[in-house]
Amino acid sequence: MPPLYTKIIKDNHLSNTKSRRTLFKILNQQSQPVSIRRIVNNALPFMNKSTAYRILNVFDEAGIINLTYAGWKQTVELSDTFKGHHHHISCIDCGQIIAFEETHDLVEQLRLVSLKYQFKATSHSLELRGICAHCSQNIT
Amino acid sequence: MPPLYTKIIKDNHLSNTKSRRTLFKILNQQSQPVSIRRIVNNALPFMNKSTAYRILNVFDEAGIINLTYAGWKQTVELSDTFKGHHHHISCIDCGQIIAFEETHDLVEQLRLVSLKYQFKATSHSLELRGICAHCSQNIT
DNA sequence: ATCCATGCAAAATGTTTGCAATAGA
DNA sequence: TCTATTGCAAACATTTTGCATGGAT
Repeated sequence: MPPLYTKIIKDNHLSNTKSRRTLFKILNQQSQPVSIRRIVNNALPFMNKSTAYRILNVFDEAGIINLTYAGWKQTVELSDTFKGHHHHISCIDCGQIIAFEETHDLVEQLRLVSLKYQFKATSHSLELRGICAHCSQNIT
Repeated sequence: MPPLYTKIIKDNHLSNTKSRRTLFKILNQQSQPVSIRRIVNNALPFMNKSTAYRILNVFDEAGIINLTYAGWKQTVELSDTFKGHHHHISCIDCGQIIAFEETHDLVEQLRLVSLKYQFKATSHSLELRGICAHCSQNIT
C-alpha cells in the first residue's frame, strides 16, 4: 500500500481494512476514469455490494477519489493526491480518455474568472471532447 | 414556442407533441442547471415518467439539452443553442450556480491544449467550485 | 392512413438502510 | 475489549422496456 494511502486512512481515523485496501487497488489499476458501476462490479467478488458503495463514500469524504465526467457518463478515479492535478480530453469516437496537465497560462485565465466574480475557487475541472489524433486518421 | 425549438424539432424529423413542448417549457423555466430527478418530478403531473425519460434522451440527441455537473450531482439544462455558450461556477456553501462566459484568452489556452494533442475539439466544459462572494462575507 | 409517441405496468438496474456478526485498533 | 466495519436481505430509487392505444403529419 502506498504510504500516502496509509497516511490518509490514519489522519481520517479510518480502519485500515482489507475491503478498503482491495477497493483502493482496483481504483489504482484503472488507466482511465471509469464508471461507478464498473468499480462496484470489479469489487463484487471480494466484498458485498453495499460495502463497495460505502467505501466509495468514505473515500470521497477523505479525498481519496474524485468524480470526473466524460460526456454523459459519471466516472470516478483516484484523486489529485495520487494522480496529480490534471484534466481530461475524451474522444467521442473511440471513448479513450487522455489526461493532460494544465499550463500556467491556463491557470492564470481561471484565476481571472474567479477574480471577476469575487469567488474563492477551491477546485476546478475541465473537459475537452472531440476526436483524438488516432481516430481522425482512421476515417470509417 | 421559440422558433428555434420548432426548427430543431422539424430538422430532426421529430413530432411536435404536447409532452415535448411541456418538457421544454419546464427546462426553460429553470434559472440554473437542475437534476434529472427534478425535471422528471416537475413533468410528472403532465406526462408519464417513462415519457419524460424518453424525451430527455430525444432532446439530448437533438442537441436541445446539455448535461452539466455541479460537484457530485449530474444536472441538465438547455443547450448552448438556447442559453448561449457558457460555463459554471458553483458555490459549495449555498449551492448557487453562476454562469459565466469564457474570455477570448481562455479559449486560446484551450486551443493550445487541443493542438498539443492533435485533438479536434468539438466541445468543452469547465466548472469552478468554491465560495461565492455572498457566502464568504457571511461567515457562519 | 401511416407511423411516431405515449401510457401503463413490469422488469431491470442502481443505491441505501437496519441490524446482527465480525474484524481492526 | 470496544468500536468501526462488513454482510445480508430488504427497502428504496432510478431508468428502461414491451406492447397496446392514441396523436401527429
